[in-house]
Amino acid sequence: MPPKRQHKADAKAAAHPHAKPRPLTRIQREKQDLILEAALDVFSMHGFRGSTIDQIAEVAGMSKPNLLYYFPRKEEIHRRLMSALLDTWLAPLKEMDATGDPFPEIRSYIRRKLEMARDFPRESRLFANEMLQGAPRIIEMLEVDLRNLVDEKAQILLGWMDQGKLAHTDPYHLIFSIWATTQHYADFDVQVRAVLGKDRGGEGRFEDAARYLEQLFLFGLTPRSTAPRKS
Amino acid sequence: MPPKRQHKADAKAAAHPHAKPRPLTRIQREKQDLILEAALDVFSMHGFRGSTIDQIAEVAGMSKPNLLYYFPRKEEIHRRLMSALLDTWLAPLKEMDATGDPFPEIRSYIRRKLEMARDFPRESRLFANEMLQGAPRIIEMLEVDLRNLVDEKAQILLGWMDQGKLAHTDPYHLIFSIWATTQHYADFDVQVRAVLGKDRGGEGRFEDAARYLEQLFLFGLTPRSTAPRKS
DNA sequence: GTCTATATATTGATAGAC
DNA sequence: GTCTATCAATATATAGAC
Repeated sequence: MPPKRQHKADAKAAAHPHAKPRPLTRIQREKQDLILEAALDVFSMHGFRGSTIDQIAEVAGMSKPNLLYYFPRKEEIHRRLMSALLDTWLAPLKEMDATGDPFPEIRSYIRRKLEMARDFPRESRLFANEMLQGAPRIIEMLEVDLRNLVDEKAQILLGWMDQGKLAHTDPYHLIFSIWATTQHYADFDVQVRAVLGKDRGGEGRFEDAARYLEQLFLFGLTPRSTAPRKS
Repeated sequence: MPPKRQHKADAKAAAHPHAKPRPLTRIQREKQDLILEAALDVFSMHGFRGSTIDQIAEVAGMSKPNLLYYFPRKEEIHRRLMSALLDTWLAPLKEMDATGDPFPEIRSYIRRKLEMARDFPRESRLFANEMLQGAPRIIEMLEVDLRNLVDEKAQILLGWMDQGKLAHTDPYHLIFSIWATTQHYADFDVQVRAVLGKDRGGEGRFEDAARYLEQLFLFGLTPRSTAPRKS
């Protein structure tokens, strides 16, 4: 078994483990953003292993060595995208406020998530891709940060249920169902468009989805003493 | 630009475009199944481009040339998996019966989908992977077969709504929300487990999900004359 | 900072011995 | 049918000229 070749960047980091990164110039930041933008395009469609630096460089409109001048390794580009993503991803749920009333809070949470699916579909797909692969690069953040956040919000939901303001149900699966239904419009966009066709599949589909989901969750989660009908 | 090398299989097909494939022996079928099984493992996690023949061969417990003896090309393995998948995928929806009552029908549709997420998570992820990539290999089937099927079932739902048996709402987005919430437990399994933790994330999570979804859709879709509460 | 050229590893696929 | 050896293409990454 031949020894793995050591990368230049690795050697550098090993020599100066605490070297301070000097601040970037405007040009550098712009180029990096250009690359990250292109990488988001490619990674979100093909996943990490399915994407090539060549593709990213082409989308970014530069040569491969030039791209590697700004990001020494493919992994580094992906890492940067992922860490930026997680913050944005948790933000909408963080806003759910215990002092508010459940239906306005849940309603606007759904709206925010649906807007993210509409305005940042690539980010959604990047996240989905990572999930499908078993989340190797973010599993720890899921088990700590995400879990703690969801635990906290589940407590809020339980509180509303105890106050009789919300139907008694499983708060974790409630949150899952909001994630699933909203992200679906980004992750399965091709399928949604194919089913709705050209006429009904335009931008109006997000409005239709918002109306439908609002109704589903409003009626579905309204507290009641007796079941409205036997199945 | 050097000319693309022609594959042996291509040349063979070109020479005998209508050659009948002779029936497979038992051994051949077993080996092929072994390979397809392994390929499902790999493709469902990493997508087509992110998967290698080496990986598949290793999971199948055979050498790469040996694998290529049964499937001359990587693409062929994937194609076989996808065409088998689509039938299985449409089956649960096909069962929804216009002569039944809406809630038993919808309820058992949800159950079937949830069972598929539990029992065939790799198939679900294979499908999700294809969606994320823009469904290049199945887009036509989505636009024809899937669309027609959903149109047909949407008509059934609309019929139930007109009879006052089901809340008036968008039948297409209703179907999307069932797909999304059930497949979520296969496609985002890592996340579900991470959030629920070891104690609540066992096999019981599918039972919990079934209970929650049943309640959500039952209450959410029950017809009513006035909205139960202003948001 | 950007380019051409190139080193090195991996991958899809084939040849040919057994 | 299975294996070792190997080819050709592609991919990550580096060297060095400008």
